[in-house]
Amino acid sequence: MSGINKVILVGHLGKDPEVRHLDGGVTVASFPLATSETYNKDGKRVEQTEWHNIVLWRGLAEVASKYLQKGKLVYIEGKLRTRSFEDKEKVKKYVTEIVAENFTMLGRKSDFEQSPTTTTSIPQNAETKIHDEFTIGPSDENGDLPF
Amino acid sequence: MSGINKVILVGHLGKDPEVRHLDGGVTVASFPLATSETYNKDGKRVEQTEWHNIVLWRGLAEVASKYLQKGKLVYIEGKLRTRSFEDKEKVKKYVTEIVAENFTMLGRKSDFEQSPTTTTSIPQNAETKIHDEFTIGPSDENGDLPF
Amino acid sequence: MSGINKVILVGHLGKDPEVRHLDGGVTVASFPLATSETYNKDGKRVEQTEWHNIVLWRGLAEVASKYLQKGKLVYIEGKLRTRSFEDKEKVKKYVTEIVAENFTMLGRKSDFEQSPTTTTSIPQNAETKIHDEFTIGPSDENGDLPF
Amino acid sequence: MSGINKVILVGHLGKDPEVRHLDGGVTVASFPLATSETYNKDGKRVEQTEWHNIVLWRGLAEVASKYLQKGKLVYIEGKLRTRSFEDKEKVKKYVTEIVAENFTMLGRKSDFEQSPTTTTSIPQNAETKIHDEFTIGPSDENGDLPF
DNA sequence: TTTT
DNA sequence: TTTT
Repeated sequence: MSGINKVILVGHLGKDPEVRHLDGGVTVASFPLATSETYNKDGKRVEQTEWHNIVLWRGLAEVASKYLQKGKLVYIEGKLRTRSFEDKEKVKKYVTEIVAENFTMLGRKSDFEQSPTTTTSIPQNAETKIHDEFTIGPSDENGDLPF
Repeated sequence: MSGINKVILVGHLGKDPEVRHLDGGVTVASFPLATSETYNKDGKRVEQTEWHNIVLWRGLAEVASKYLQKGKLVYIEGKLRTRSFEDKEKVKKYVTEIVAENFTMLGRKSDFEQSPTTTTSIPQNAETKIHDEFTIGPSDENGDLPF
Repeated sequence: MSGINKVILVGHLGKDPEVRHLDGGVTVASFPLATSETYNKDGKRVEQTEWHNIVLWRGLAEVASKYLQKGKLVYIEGKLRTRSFEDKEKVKKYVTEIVAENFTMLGRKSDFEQSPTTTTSIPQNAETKIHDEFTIGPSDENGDLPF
Repeated sequence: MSGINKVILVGHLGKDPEVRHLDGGVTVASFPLATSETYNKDGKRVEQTEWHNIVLWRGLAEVASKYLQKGKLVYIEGKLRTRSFEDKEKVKKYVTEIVAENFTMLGRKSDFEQSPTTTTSIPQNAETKIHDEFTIGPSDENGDLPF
């Protein structure tokens, strides 16, 4: 029957979100997210960082592009999706991405406030939990995103 | 600082677990897991299946190899890990796997009972939730926490 | 700033969902859900069952009342909410409930099929993952539900 | 058969952890945790806070008492447990608690550093993810904790 | 009050 | 390559 495919991440953005507008007018945003874990190896502190490819669609992509920047701490909930694509040498490759279903900004409020010189309007109390209210279907997710 | 990297899956095994014993005596098991989602596309029922590479270490690998078989429904909790390897043509490739941290068998009890002709001893009331009680990691997390 | 409040359960319904229609026409359903855990105590198998109060609103309540029955295995995702109410003796009491945000039916398909004698129409391929598409606000959740 | 009972929270401590040492030498810590959600109601920003009773056992309790303080932002993973107790008037009451299974400190590193006047030694790079490595059995959880 |  |  059916199943569950859920990912929960808390980490920092490695870059600003990259936004693309597909032909049908659909917005897609993506960015790398780092989750770090520290452990002891032979008495020394070692940090291991895992990088995740985050993809957001439509409204979620738009909010992300407005509020998330490189370095910010964010909680992301989504699902795993592995897709194939061809690289420049026409070699078939696979990427596993996390398709975000909602996210919440963590950390200091000041981390999400605009700098005083910016002109884009950001509400004082920005909505920090955003749900993707659109049904994500495969026609939108066919994902020939050259990530 | 730190982060969260958590995956929650409920799905069916695509194959029996494949077990390997590494040089140091460490056991590793792996299997593909399918999570399916159904949705409506133009009034038709469409099923989309996502395949996940599950990896289990040590005690968890041993329990998995005993109790899990192709077709079984299982709840798996773990973390994402992307690693690189070289294929036969020495081309560098990447795979994203789910390193299991615990699992619980779901479905009918009969689904997990041994066939009457099998001789391997399986306790009548097999523990169905298994935690990896062994420190996972290459002697890394051995946890002499000088916290 | 903001936070995360998430509950993930897989368990069996202890009773059929109880459905109520509030004054504004809003539908609410609720049922108890059991999650069991088995462990060894002094060499004996012990089962410990935890009971959860599940509450569903609007569309989610309606779907639940159609497809879920006592004994069924279900995956539920939601959030914790503790609310106070007065019992018959006017004593203030507290209950903690799980407000469902989506659910997925698990187990055999036959477990969710209608009996042949029933006349209520249930689509052959019922959608098994349902998202609550309505924004749940406090005006609807003020919860004077005498649970 | 078995089930899943999992809670994931990100929130701020409402008080410093309260630590108790039970007769058998077992350590228990507890504290309230707030998770806030903001939403729009009639065009106004409304914040709704939910309070959770967090309980930690043994090693996890000890680490929590060392590193967590009122106001800190923390990720907590655990399970729900409802237990009954008698209040001073001998009235039977119920509380639902989250029994933590591991936690991770979030927020700025400086938030977890000791104040310069404190003498307790805390390593610069404190382990932030702690697993409860002890098997939690009911004899230890019988929970006559007058929370 | 569920399930195995 | 699973399941319904």
